[in-house]
Parts: sequence; C-alpha cells; structure tokens
Amino acid sequence: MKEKLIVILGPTAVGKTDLSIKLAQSLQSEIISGDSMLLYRGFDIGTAKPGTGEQAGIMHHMIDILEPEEEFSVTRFKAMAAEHIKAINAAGKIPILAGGTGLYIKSLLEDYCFNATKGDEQYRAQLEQLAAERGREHVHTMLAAVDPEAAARLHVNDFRRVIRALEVYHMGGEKISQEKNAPAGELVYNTYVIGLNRERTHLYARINERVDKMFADGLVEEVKALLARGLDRSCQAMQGIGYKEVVAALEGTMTMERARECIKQSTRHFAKRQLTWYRKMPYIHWYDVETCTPQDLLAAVSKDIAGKFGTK
RNA sequence: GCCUUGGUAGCUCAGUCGGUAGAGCAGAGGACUGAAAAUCCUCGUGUCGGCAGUUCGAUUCUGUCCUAAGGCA
Repeated sequence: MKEKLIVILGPTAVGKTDLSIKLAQSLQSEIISGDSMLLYRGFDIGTAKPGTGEQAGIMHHMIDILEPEEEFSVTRFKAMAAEHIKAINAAGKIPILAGGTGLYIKSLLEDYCFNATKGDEQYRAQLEQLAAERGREHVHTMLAAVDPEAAARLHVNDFRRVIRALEVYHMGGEKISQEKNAPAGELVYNTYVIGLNRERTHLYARINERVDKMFADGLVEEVKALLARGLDRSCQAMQGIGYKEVVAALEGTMTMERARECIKQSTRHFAKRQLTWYRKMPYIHWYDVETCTPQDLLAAVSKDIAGKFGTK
C-alpha cells in the first residue's frame, strides 16, 4: 500500500505557497517544502519564504533546518522528505509537498538511485585548481580515460558534472554512467501532482514585481546581516539568486541597480529552466492560474483531490 | 531658421574602402541521477529611416525629405 502524497509544483512566483497553505488548511494537513533554498535559516526575503504569519499555523517541514554555512544535497532531501511523508501518513493525513526544485521532487517521486560516493570538497577544489592551470579540456580528458561513456555525454564546459563524474570514479570506485535503477515508470507514492502555471509574460511580470518587493522589504539588509555574521560568500546558500548579486553589489563589482536587474533576469531564466524539468514529468496535472481566482483554484484542486483520494 | 551628429534584429550598438549584414543583452528550446535558485548546450533575415540619383549592383557614395539628440540664433 503506497503512501499518499499531494505535490504542488510550478515555476517560481506562480503562487505555490498560497495554494499549499489553503489546501493544508482545508485538508488539515502539513506541508513539506520541496525547495532547495528554503532550507536555510536567515535566508528569508530573497527566497520568498513564507513567514510565520503567512504559514497560518500550518506545520511546515524542511524550512529553516540548516545553518547558512551548511551543505546540502539531493540525497539528503530525498531521505528526509521520505521520512516526513511516512510520518504524516501514519498520522492519517495526506502530506503536501510544495516546491519548485525539479531535481529534488523528480528524484523523490521517481526514486532516483544516486551514486553512493559522497561529495568531497577537497577533491573538487583540487580539480578546479587543475582546470585553472591546465584547462577544462585536460580534466575532461582525464574523465574520458576512466569513463569514456560519461565523457562523451558531458560537455567540456559542464565542469561541475565532469568533476562529479571523476569524483565518483576516484573517490568511490563507481561510474556515473553505470545504469541506475530503472524505476518501472511507476511513482513511489500514491500521488496527485498539481502543476501551477500562467502565461509566460505575466509570470515574468510577477517575477519582476516580486524582486522589487524583495528590495523594498530589505533584501540588502538581510544580506548585510548574513555577511556581518561572518558567513563566507562562497557558501552554497549564498549562490542563490538574489544573494550572490547583492553580495557583488556590496563588494562594488556592480551597482545595486544593476544587481536588481540581474536578479530579475536570473529569476526569469530560472523559471524557464524549472518548466523544462516539469515537461519531463508527464504525470503532472496542470492548472492555469491565469484564468481562475484563488478560490476557484482551490475548489478545482480540492475536487480533483477528492476524486483521487476519496477525501471529503 | 541654420549647423553638427545619429537613424541597422525587441533593446544597445558594430560593420560593409559599393556585391543585400553581425555581436552583446532580451527572448525561445534543451540537458540535468549526492553543489540543482547550481552547472551547461543550442537558436539571430532585419523594407540596414523614406524617396530619388550615380552605378552592372547601394544599407554603404550624392541629393532631398522625415525623425532624434546637441549646438547656434
């Protein structure tokens, strides 16, 4: 008997948070975040994290569980989310997984089987050093020597993956190209996947507005506070959209105005990339947020969920 | 009114010593299996402001008109 799960995904700024909270209220359930940036404490404004007021007393899991300097990865997400899903089901409720991180959600639903080799900071730094000295081609050639299949698939410039492939081979004796599990096309959970979308130009307009609002709400102060705490600007969380640009502006490499535009642009690009993940998930039930009010959306979604799970 | 400098892809501009043009950005599509809000790949025909002239041929030269900015009155 598979555990039940409701998923809400969609591009950034489409309105996932709002729907997830309303739905959680009406189903008296709990929310699990499927978002790689909400994990971090202190990263609130730039991540559009729902504040405690907005959370409306609904239990939110996997938000604010990491210190800013902590590292995180998909496998941890997968394991943690699975636990929450299990626990909430055990309590007789249907958990709501809401978030936009394609890899995280897809790997959870489809049970990606990752290589066991852990990330090794030192080894990565070593390869980056090597690439700086002898070029990326050189590192790519190293991969071709040990795992030609992976090398053929990876572009020389897709340096992160080249590094990972080498790491997997040298640190763990595995190959990134080795066949993983073939999840029989069936999802891990008894799940109803809701995809929210709206017309692209309108989505972009919302993104632009939201970025302006982040600045008005004190994004710059948030970043300053993080830096003042001694947080290294190179840490994972600081690579998030909105943070790396503000840091650059504070360091003087670009104007704050320019940073604001960069953030809008990156967010738009990001939304587009999210959408390409979702296109590979044929089991998503799409709802056009454009053509209905929040009430109608909730009603429509509730009805479809009731049909699926036999809830009220 | 006169002078100067512009008018080339949605935007900013480059360029053609005359043989119908190309970058960045924007935008679009894609990849992705322990960093994923990360990382990476692919995609550029537009009356070269209008009209006329010179020419085998003009976006490129000449004239004229329109238009923008600046200067002089």
